[in-house]
Amino acid sequence: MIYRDVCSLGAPGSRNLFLSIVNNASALSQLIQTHAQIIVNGLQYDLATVTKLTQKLFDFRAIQQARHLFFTIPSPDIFLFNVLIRGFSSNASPLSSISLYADMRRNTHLRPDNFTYSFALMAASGFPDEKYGMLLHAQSIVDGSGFELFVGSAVVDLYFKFSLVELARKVFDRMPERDTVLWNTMITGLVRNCCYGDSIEVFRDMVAERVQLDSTTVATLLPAVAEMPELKVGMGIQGLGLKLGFHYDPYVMTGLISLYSKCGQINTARSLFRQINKPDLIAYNAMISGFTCNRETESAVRLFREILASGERVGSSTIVGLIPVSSPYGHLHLTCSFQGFCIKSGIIPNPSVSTALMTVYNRLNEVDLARQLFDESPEKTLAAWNAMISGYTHNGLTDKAISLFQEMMTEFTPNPVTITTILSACAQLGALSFGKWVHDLVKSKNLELNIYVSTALIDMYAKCGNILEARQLFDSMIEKNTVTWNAMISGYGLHGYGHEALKLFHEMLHLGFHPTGVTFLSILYACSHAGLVREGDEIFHTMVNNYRIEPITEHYACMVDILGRAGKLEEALEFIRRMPVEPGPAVWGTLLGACVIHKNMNIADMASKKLFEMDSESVGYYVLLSNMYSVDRNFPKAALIREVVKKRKLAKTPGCTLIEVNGTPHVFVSGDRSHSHTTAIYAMLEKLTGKMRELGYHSETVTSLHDVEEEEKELMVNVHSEKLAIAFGLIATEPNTEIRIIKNLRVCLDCHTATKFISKITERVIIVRDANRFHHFKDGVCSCGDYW
DNA sequence: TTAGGGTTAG
Repeated sequence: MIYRDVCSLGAPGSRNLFLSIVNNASALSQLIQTHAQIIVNGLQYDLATVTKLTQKLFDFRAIQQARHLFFTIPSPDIFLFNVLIRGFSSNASPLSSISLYADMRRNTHLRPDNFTYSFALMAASGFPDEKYGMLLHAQSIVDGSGFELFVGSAVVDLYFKFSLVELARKVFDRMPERDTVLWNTMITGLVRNCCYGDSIEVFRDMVAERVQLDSTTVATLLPAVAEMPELKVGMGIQGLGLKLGFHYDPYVMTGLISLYSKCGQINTARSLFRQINKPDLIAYNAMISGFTCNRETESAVRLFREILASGERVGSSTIVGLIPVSSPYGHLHLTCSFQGFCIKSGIIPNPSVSTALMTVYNRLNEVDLARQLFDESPEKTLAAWNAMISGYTHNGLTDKAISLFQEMMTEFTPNPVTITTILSACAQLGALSFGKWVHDLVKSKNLELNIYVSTALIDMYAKCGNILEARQLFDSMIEKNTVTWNAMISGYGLHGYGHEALKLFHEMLHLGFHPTGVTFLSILYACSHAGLVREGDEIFHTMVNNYRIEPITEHYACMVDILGRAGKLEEALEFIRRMPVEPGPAVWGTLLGACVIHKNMNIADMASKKLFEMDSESVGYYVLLSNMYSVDRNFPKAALIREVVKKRKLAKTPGCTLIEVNGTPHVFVSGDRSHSHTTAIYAMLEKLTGKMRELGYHSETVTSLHDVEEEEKELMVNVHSEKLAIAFGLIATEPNTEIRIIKNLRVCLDCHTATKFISKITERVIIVRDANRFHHFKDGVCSCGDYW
């Protein structure tokens, strides 16, 4: 009785006192002391005091103390429950949070309110799947709070966290009332799920409905805008931000710096950075990364030194944003010194940093250095594996890329980046079975099929010979970008389907896609392989005059190829003379190739002279020339060229051909006798040669040439690898099926002629991918029109 | 609000 009196008398005054002490507590120890005094003053069951105390305990991450305190309260109210549910959830204990919520529903008569639901929903997003979240959403609707602003926002946020974009949108659309936070949640969710276009549309709706914008709205949208090609949108948002006075918000400023940097407007970014009074580390990071991606090496390094000099500790983000400045050739020393800095300052075990360094090493063709870093990384993230696999792929080490991929599969499920990279390796290698296996993997595991993956699939199918499958995939894609179109156009070019390529090119322009230098290269290449001289010429002029794209060496070489192949050698020469830049080995080499086809010794002489002057490393040109002189019976000159090759220590790439039978690859080299079916293969070849001769085939070998060195003669007498592969294909596959082979060099004249005969005799379609393009042999005719 | 791994040509 006396006790109760003390409580009721003293409570109001001392409660306010304690509330204010708890509120202002700056250390956990102080809080615990105050708790003791609360007990002494008999306020230990006072819900208002206890609730505040619990909340504060969570602020200090004293989760166990908070839990204990809660269990001393005989009948907690909904406020106290809410504080606990939120406290657990924001301290990475979503399970405690949800079980407390469940406990409350089961064992008390308390009614969850808006707060309960929004906190519990926040906790539910920490679970591995959306099960609990959906349950809570359903309960909140039954309870009648599902359409309240706070609850609705939490539900929308939850669905976005599980990438259930459509569900989130449905909830958003059905909300009777929407405030700034709800709109922001919607926009943020869309941006986080990479639906950039949609996020901007929602933003436009928000403006149209005259909803109050805040700096979060603007800051959230900026990264979305950075992903969009049209900067205009960004300008609009910045304008809006300025008008509303948000440009002083550090989030907005940093976002703008990043945006302008990504759009190549580095000077605007720089001036925004200068306007910041005291930039924080994050603003510095954004600016450094901006300089880096705009190749302003010196500015980036200078700013980095500025941070170091100021005594600020640089973070991994800083260095990750800086590392790519060292990727241009000749900057290897810079990469190494960054690595040294990271080791010294203890940043290096950070996986992002290692991955960034690996990427640069790979770009500089220093695959071994990258691999060393990879092997030494204590924590190998999926990104690190991807970086290494992509490094191998870009450096042509496709077999290593594939075996590393297989090793990775034992630890990780591949993501879209992995799939894209490995498909690129398959395309390079011509590994159709493996490529199909990867495609099946995507389908069976329901892996995300984004624009990169789809484009890589198109490229893989096209390069592995299945152009129809490539086109089907292309047609089924809802969202395409320029790269997608480029891949399909170049696929057609590779197969010699010039008209299809042109049709696609015009369709692409009609739909409003902006062609790039690569687009023009692909279409010119397609024209050259289909003998479309007039079309090629027109396109080249369109590129220069209408699209103002400055041609690079490859464009010029393509034009020389178009003219040269068509026998317009004088015109090709004239074109070279009029080139505004110095023609390189690629241009002269292309002209030489055309001379060989059309047997023009004069121009060939001239082109080869130029090639020799340039000291080209490409042995192919020399082989071309030597063969041409041999055919022309100019043996001294042929010998001279072989001498040069020897002197310059240029190694010929040995030719080899791959054929897949039932998913197993078989590789043949010239004169190969190592295959288990050798006897049958040679017997088949002999039988075929007999039939071919009856039909008028005579080999174009150089066996009769007396001025050829013994070693080389043997190589010439030997059966080329593609013939062996075809013979094996005929033995090992069912009649009437297609035979697909891949050769690493250009197919020679003799093999080309022979394959035409074989396709007629055996009534088989034979598809040959050589170093340049595809040849579809059918009924004695080749799709290249003997023009390759 | 900043940062790491991906597709097309040659």
